[in-house]
Amino acid sequence: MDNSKKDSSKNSKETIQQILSDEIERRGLRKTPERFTILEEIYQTEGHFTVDSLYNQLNEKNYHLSRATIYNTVEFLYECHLVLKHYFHKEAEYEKCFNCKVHHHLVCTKCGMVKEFTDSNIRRDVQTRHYKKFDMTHFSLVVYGLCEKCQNNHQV
Amino acid sequence: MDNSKKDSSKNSKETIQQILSDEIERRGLRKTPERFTILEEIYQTEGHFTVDSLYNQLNEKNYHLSRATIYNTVEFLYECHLVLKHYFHKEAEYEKCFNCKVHHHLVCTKCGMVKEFTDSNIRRDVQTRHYKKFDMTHFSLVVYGLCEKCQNNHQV
DNA sequence: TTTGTTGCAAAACGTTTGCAGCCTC
DNA sequence: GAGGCTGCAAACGTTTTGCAACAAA
Repeated sequence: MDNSKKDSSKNSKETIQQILSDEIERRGLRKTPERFTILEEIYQTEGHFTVDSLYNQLNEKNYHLSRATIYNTVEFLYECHLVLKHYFHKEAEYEKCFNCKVHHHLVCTKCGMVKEFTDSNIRRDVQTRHYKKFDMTHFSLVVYGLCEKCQNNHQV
Repeated sequence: MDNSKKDSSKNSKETIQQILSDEIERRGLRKTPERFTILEEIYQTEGHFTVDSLYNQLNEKNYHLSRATIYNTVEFLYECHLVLKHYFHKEAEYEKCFNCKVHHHLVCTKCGMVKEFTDSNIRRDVQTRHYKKFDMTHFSLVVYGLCEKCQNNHQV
């Protein structure tokens, strides 16, 4: 969580591929090129993405994968804890999470803007707390309110 | 938040009706019986509900309102901060929130179980924090992991 | 009387599923 | 060769929309 030497971009890429590879083996599944393509694309993407945006991104790069495969793979990566899943709006949003800083989200209830912030007190409180008979893997904190712009547009 | 004398059930009912009434007036909208019926039904409901469960509940009591009206009204009550909205799963879940204790949620990523917990340190950290150029109205903390039951069923 | 609201049905939307063919192991 | 995986299209369930009739102000 607080590695003193960070993986270089190259090593990090190999690392996440290794994690995926191991997890596929552990479950007796198959190492398809689609799974590694999707993983790589996700780790080249900054910020949030949706199944649809990922589908379009891959299409533009001439990787023509079906939506069904992207749904399956993203869900699988979520189970492997290689991506996080959020429901800020109706559509599920994801982001890479291996070797990334734990952060929280501000969501404007008027315009839908999403912004990240960090708070070490909150993180510590949530992560070091004892959850009775519950084995925490991760958490999601979303703070709702009005962004600066919407505070100044005073129509209902 | 920690009133020494709590509203009686009667007063609380009048209070929330008043809040809704005021908010409707403030926006120049109309005080329809449907809106007050839905509000009352929600405040008689403990725990989470969905548009569908609310629709069925009202139907059983012979209030035949359309789903569209329930969607509209519940969203309106959310804007008035009379209900909270969650996306634990695919479908939106709601709960009453006026005069209710702030709490957080545990969600089991295997079976979908949702359980509430409270933590005054977390609540304080989130509520007293300064959000730069952001006007917080409420927040949602969801802790994911495995519930007791799913920890003991060790198949993938 | 004006115009917001309701109920209904259809449409839209994100997501899941069934299945034939393909490819990993 | 067996069986998991993919792509396609159809199905699904939730939510939104369009519109005519209704009712609050």
